[in-house]
Amino acid sequence: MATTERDGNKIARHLRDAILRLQYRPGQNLDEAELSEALGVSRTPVREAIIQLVADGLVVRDGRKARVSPLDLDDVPKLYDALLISSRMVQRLAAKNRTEDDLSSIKKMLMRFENVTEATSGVERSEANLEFHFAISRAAGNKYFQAFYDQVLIDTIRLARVCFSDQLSTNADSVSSLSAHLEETVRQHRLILAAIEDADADTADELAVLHHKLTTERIKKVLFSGVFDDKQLQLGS
Amino acid sequence: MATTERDGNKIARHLRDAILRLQYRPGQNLDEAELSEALGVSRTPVREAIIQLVADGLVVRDGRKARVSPLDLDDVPKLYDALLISSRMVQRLAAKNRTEDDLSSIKKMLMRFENVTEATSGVERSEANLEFHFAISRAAGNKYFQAFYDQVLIDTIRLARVCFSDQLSTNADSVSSLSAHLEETVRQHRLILAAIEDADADTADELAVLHHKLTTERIKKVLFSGVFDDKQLQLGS
DNA sequence: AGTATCCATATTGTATACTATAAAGCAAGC
DNA sequence: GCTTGCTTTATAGTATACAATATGGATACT
Repeated sequence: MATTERDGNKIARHLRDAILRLQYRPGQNLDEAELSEALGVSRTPVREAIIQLVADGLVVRDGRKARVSPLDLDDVPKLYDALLISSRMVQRLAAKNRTEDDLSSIKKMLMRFENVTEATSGVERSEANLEFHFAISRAAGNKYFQAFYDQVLIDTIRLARVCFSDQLSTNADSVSSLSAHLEETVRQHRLILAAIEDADADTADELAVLHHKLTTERIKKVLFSGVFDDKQLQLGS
Repeated sequence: MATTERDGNKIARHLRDAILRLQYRPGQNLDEAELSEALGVSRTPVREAIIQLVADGLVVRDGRKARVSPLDLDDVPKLYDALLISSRMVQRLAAKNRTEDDLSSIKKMLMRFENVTEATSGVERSEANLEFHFAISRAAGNKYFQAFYDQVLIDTIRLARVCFSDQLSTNADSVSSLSAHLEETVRQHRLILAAIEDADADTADELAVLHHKLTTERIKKVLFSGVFDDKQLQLGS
């Protein structure tokens, strides 16, 4: 898969980032002429970038038109099935196959995430988080599992960003729960690194399950306990 | 991933088929001008097709040049690790999620493979085999696992074709062992279909393990017991 | 004679002009 | 008044011309 190679050309990277940051919304039409003007290049490189993104699954063809892949809510359980399996496999492999270079790369990303945790915005945080898991993915040393996991990670991040974007994330409750969530995330990241460093595949596997649970629980809160509280809303009153 | 959508444009499909059929050899340079002349189109669609194939993993960038992905022998064990896991997962999911349409599709491909088994060439046979497993992949109903499995299947087929191409496959021994191999393959395919039809995930899983074993054993014979027999070859004589 | 630099050439990357096609709107007939 | 078919228009697909860059060879200098 294409996500494996970091990355392709400049314009594809820009579009990818913009899509992941929701600057282009899921479902939005991508007009070649419009984009080429906005980016100050001709249509040709824009077209080529779009083709790459289609292959990456970030853009989808709708007839001859191209649109940002919509996040189908029916696919959410499937995504988390895939996340559970792929993360377990990758962390297991990473514990077995990691080189010293892999370890230092993972450590670097871990630190970057921790540094970015307190201060900065959600987008930067999730980007650092993504890079941490990408580093583990590379450490697995198997391009098939890596491509599988990377694709799942990307969609996980996209979904998370949609769920926690602007409106939803600014209420007091979610802000207070956020710091607890981040603290636990950091704690688990450290344990994962330690397990991989110790070449302890079983522990790395178990930690993947826990990390998966942490992720899904947090999403569940947003997706299934919406704006209204059960007790406050009396239908028909 | 792109292998999911059957398929893209005509020229990309042609190149993909040509690569899978080893008409373009692994490692071979892909000259845009040359290809565009050969296919009777301009460079633009050729370039776009190449970009797709890079994303599919069939073509690799080497600087600015494009070449058919070489099959790295170091990756073979990794490929079979991935094959074991992905086929188990997919067949398990297929048993759980298959629709009636999926079943009839799988049946169709099963029959096509059996019809093609006796008469025709190795290429047609492995193509029919591939389509059978693709049909199961679709039946799993999870695009992440599907993309994972499809990618693995494609590389498995490529490797098999390189191993069993021309020179190697024409000696008497491999021809006689071939029919036994095909018989067993057909038998397993039928069992897999039955398990999926019965929604028996555990059996489908176990059958994936057996099918994996069948595949790897056959490859092993070619890769590790080459042209020479241990006893026949006396070094230094 | 070997190496390094520079120029020539081949090949990829980009822009633009042109073509084909699909969608939208308008008109005419039912 | 709604539907259907034609025309128009917008947009994707393709070809070609042009620009940038990498590569190989030749020549000159050490």
